[in-house]
Formats: sequence, C-alpha cells, structure tokens
Amino acid sequence: MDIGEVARRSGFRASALRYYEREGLIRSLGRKGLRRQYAPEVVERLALIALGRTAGLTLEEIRGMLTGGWRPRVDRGLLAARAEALDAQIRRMTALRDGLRHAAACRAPDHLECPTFRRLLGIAVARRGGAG
Amino acid sequence: MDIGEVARRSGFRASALRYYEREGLIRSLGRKGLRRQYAPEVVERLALIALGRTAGLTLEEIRGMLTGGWRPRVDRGLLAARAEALDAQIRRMTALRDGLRHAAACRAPDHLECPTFRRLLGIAVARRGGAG
DNA sequence: GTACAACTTGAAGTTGACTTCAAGTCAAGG
DNA sequence: CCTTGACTTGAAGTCAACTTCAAGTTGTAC
Repeated sequence: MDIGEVARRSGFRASALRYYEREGLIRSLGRKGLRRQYAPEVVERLALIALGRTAGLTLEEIRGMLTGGWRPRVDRGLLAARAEALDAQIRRMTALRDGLRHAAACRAPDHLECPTFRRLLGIAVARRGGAG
Repeated sequence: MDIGEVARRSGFRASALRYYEREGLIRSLGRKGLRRQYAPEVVERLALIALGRTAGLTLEEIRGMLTGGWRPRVDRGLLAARAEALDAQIRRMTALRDGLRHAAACRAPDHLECPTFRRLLGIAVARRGGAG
C-alpha cells in the first residue's frame, strides 16, 4: 500500500506516518520507486497507536508497549508496569470526573468550600496552622 | 505569601506560577514592592490545577472549570460536558489498561493475533476484503 | 509520451506549557 | 547604609508531536 492508502485507512496524515516511521513506531516494507510501501497490518498497529494517543500516552511510551511483529520479545514486567501507571492515572481522572459531576450539581458558592467536592478530589489542605 | 512560598507549598515552580498568573489561572493579591503576594487559598487552587494536569487536561480546559472565588457563575452544563469527555477518555484508558494486563499474561506471539487482546482494545479491522 | 496527482526530502513553523537567561529591583537583616 | 538573596521583566529557548513548505521525482492514466 502507498502511504496515502494507509493514511485513509488509519485516519493519520501521511506526514504523521512518515514521522512515526522515522521514530520507529511503524515500518514500511520497502519502496516502489521512491514511494514507501506498507503491509496491511500496519493499519492495526496504527489503531493501537491511536488508542494509546487518545489515552494520553506519549509516543515513547507507546513504542515501549508495541512489540508486534518485528521485536522478538515482550517485556511482561514492563507491560504490567505500564498497566499500573495507567491505572493510577485512571483513578486520578475518575476522581476529577466525579468532582466535576458533583460541581455541576452542587450549589455551593465556591467548590473549594464544598466538603463533598474536596473529599472527591482529595484536596486535604490544612485551613490554618498546619504543621506540615 | 511570596511566590517562593507558594512554590514550596504547591510544588510548582515560581516560573510556572507567573505563567499561570499571566494565563489567568491564578491571581495575586497585589504587590509588596515588586513582589507578588498571594493568598493562602491559591495553594488549593493549584492543587486542583495539578490534579487537572495529571488527569491530562489542558490549561485552557482547567481554566474553564475553575470558577472559585473570582468568577461569579459556574456553567453547570460545561462542567457536566467536561465530566463526560473525561469519562470517555477514562473508558479508552481502561480498555488500554486491560489490554496491557492481558498482554503481560498472554503467550500469543503477537498481541495483534490474540483475540482476547483485540477484543479488549476494540480493534475491529477486517483481515481481508473489507468493503469499507 | 506526456500530464499530473501522489509521492519524496530536509528544513522550518506551530502549539502548549513551561524554563532559562540577562539585566535589573528591592525588602530585610546586620 | 550596605549586602544579599529573592524577587522582577521580556525575550528567547525547549520539548513533543506533528504540520507545512519548497523543490524535486515518479507511477500511472490517458
């Protein structure tokens, strides 16, 4: 496949695909003349990259997770660690989501004054005279 | 409080605090000579900003959520919409987390070949001859 | 065989969120 | 009064992740 075809199928722009190739996230099979030729599987790989991106991962992190095809071994410990880091972020985002949902419903003049909001977000700042 | 004190208490650098002030995320009470003076409440506000940042929100988005103190009204619809967007991202991240956890345990040579992995990540790419 | 759309490259530009730098100001302690 | 370290400013630099641009090449349809 030409890069344009991959772009159409994956939703990434050709410039992004070239960038990903430079960065080692995808590979082309070779060239037809000047033009890069891609295997169809690259589209799945790109779907995974897209998922990682929308999940807020950096390309560096995604590259650490992608092993498919050309890298022989998976570092299972690394994958598990990534999963845990992701889980921590999911918890933070969940707290924020719940805080926002509460804020959308609460009538307190300032959310920072609302105990429910504060508890949801885990904001535990001493009001006065805290020794730490 | 001097900016240095706020920096110590919030974990942000002074340069970040000045930047946030320029961008309208925080306010100082005024100046003592040249020096900005901050109310203690700014530390809570910064904790909220930090939470939003680690949750992957942009400063722009965070500013849209922060109303505390000087902005009179909360746009509840906006807050609810933010919560929903966050929820969508949480779902994507959860899918990815579960995919990673599976990948860390699975013995398939390539995760993209593993039906469990594919299902978890929702990768539904036609293997061959897809007409769309 | 020629037109042209689709590709190629390297370099530079963009955006968000800051940091760093140079040069200058000033509050507080001695 | 003087020193000093924490502050001030605007401008420029940095990083990730691309995009855009200019100039050049080429596969392919006609």
